Amino acid sequence: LRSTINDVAKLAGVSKSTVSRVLNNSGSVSPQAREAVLKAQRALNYHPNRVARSLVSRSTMTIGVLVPDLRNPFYSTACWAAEKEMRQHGYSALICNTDNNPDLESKYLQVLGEHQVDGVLVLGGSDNINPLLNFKARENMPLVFVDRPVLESRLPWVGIDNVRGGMLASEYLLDLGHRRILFATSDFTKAERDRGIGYKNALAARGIAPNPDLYITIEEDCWKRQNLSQIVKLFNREARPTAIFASNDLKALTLYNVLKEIGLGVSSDVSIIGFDNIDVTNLVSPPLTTVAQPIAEMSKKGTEMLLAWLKGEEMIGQAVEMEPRLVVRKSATAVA
Amino acid sequence: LRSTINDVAKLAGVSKSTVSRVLNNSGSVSPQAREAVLKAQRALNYHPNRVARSLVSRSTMTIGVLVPDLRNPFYSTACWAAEKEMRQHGYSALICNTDNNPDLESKYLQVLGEHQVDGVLVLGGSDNINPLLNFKARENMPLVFVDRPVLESRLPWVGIDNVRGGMLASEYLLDLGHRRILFATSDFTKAERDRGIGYKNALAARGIAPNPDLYITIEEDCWKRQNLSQIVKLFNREARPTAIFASNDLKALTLYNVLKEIGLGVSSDVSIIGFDNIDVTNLVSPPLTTVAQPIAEMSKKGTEMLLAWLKGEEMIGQAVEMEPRLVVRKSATAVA
DNA sequence: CTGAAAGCGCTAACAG
DNA sequence: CTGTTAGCGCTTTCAG
Repeated sequence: LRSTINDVAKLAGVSKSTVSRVLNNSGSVSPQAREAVLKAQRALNYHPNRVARSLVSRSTMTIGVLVPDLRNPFYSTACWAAEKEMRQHGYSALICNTDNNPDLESKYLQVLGEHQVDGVLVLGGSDNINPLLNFKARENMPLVFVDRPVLESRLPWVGIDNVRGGMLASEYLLDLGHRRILFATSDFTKAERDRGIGYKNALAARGIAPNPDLYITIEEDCWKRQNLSQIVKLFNREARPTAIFASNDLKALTLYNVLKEIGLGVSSDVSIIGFDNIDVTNLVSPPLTTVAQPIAEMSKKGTEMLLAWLKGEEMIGQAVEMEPRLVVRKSATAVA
Repeated sequence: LRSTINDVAKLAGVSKSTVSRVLNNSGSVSPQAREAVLKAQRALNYHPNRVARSLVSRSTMTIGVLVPDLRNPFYSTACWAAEKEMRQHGYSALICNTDNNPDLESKYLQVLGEHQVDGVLVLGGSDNINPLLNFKARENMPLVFVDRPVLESRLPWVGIDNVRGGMLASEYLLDLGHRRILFATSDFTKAERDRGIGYKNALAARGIAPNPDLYITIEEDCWKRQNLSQIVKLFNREARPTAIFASNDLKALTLYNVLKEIGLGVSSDVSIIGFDNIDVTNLVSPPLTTVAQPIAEMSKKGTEMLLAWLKGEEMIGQAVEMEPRLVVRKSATAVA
């Protein structure tokens, strides 16, 4: 049904090599032959079969994208930026949602290998990169990481200094006079734990002793199934926290609701600061003060690095660190 | 570098046909041969090359997903559900973000064709499906639509009755005593226009004459670049609207901000109802009352239909209509 | 039960 | 400038 290069060759009265040459602008072809081929192509509405082409060229023009959760605006934005950059360079994105599940991650890696993707962009995920390292070694596969630690692997990486970001957030609250600051995290990723370190550092720098009760872990998916009784308890105590630093915006917004349920107002009663600066932070009330992570640029940069690698540039050891940036909105105010 | 079926065959001391047979569980193979092959496979860490396999089997186990904007939570949820369903059936998702751009859509279609995807799932988009129809005819490509009109094409479709959804929203506001109800839409898609029809129908049923001033169009991407002066003007008038029906949640949340800027409280001063029921509607304050569209199920169902088609089932003419459902939260209250 | 052979649609030397 | 030849890695008749 679909026409092949042979059909075009036949109709144009040339050999398929010639057809291939004009379609790929390789070698040189006489004007007449070129014209005939182009005409035949149009007549047959011929488009080359990339599968066949890939088999010989050993490049599928396809890149795998590993992402923890597409429903999370942070990651959907990352995918959006990555896909856009890939497309602009002729690559297609094979998107794989790992559900934060390491087993699935490994399975996907295998599938991506079988599909002969030209490389893999890894967005976020746990710190266990061993399966990825094995994969890279086994398949000799270019791998670039965004927002996920690469340890000693020297694999290309783009991210931010999360310790610094954590300090930025905490210092802002401290400057507003807050002293009992709750840090709410899932501690699922190194990024989050680093933010926690920044939090502790900031407090320590002001001579505030760490209080384990104020470093609490809630599940990563809390925004889907909310049962945050531990937090509620904390705010029913005598000396309740006056501010919250949430390890990401989704958690911060979830806490908006928790506070509301127990009759506490964000900003008026409790200041909140988030992390990431996802789009919706502007749409909530009060608008969320947060530490911005330029995820779209990070993802774009990561893709650029992967593309450079595919073009043959040496990328091992490359690391790009972007700047976290405090975005002041209305959710954090001076302590009463 | 990567081992091939020949390497396995050699190591196992059999022909590559036999290797192929055990790997695909086709034909019959002696237990010894099977064992030898499996052992060799493990030893070489062999994984079949799907590109080569696809070339002969004429199936890439790959499905294209056309989506208008991954950053929109409505669509990222749709992609999430689609990808999940595909993966569970061994298919991979080639995700294509069209940026609501018809030209890009056509380009993507061509790329997907060249990649020999087994089918395409179309999520949302404009009503102009001609390029898709041509593509389907040309490439004989299975195509399923989610949340996008298919006109007379009889292509498989899953969606909701948007007129009905629009009435649901409008009637709820009417029941709360509202009479000056603003409908804010981009009217970019038929879905939105249908909601507008539902709005008009509902008003008409109560004998309320349509007021063109209260049917206003704002850009689809208003949540990114907000300049909603027309809305502001409307609310500075004497008899301002007491309620807003926004054609989707993102617009509703944007209007939260607009109202706030001009000192009007959502629910207290102006009731708002949205459409879609995206995840964040729960996280804003007040939580958004909206008409839920079961996008995850819709997307899953659409994928199931596409998969059924790929298995050879007759799908032309199939249409699945799901139910829009009013989700009452706090953003709409009785008129003062 | 198994191997040899042909071929999927395309690219890439290699002669001419 | 162009056609012929030989595969890319795999599946699939078809004999045996």
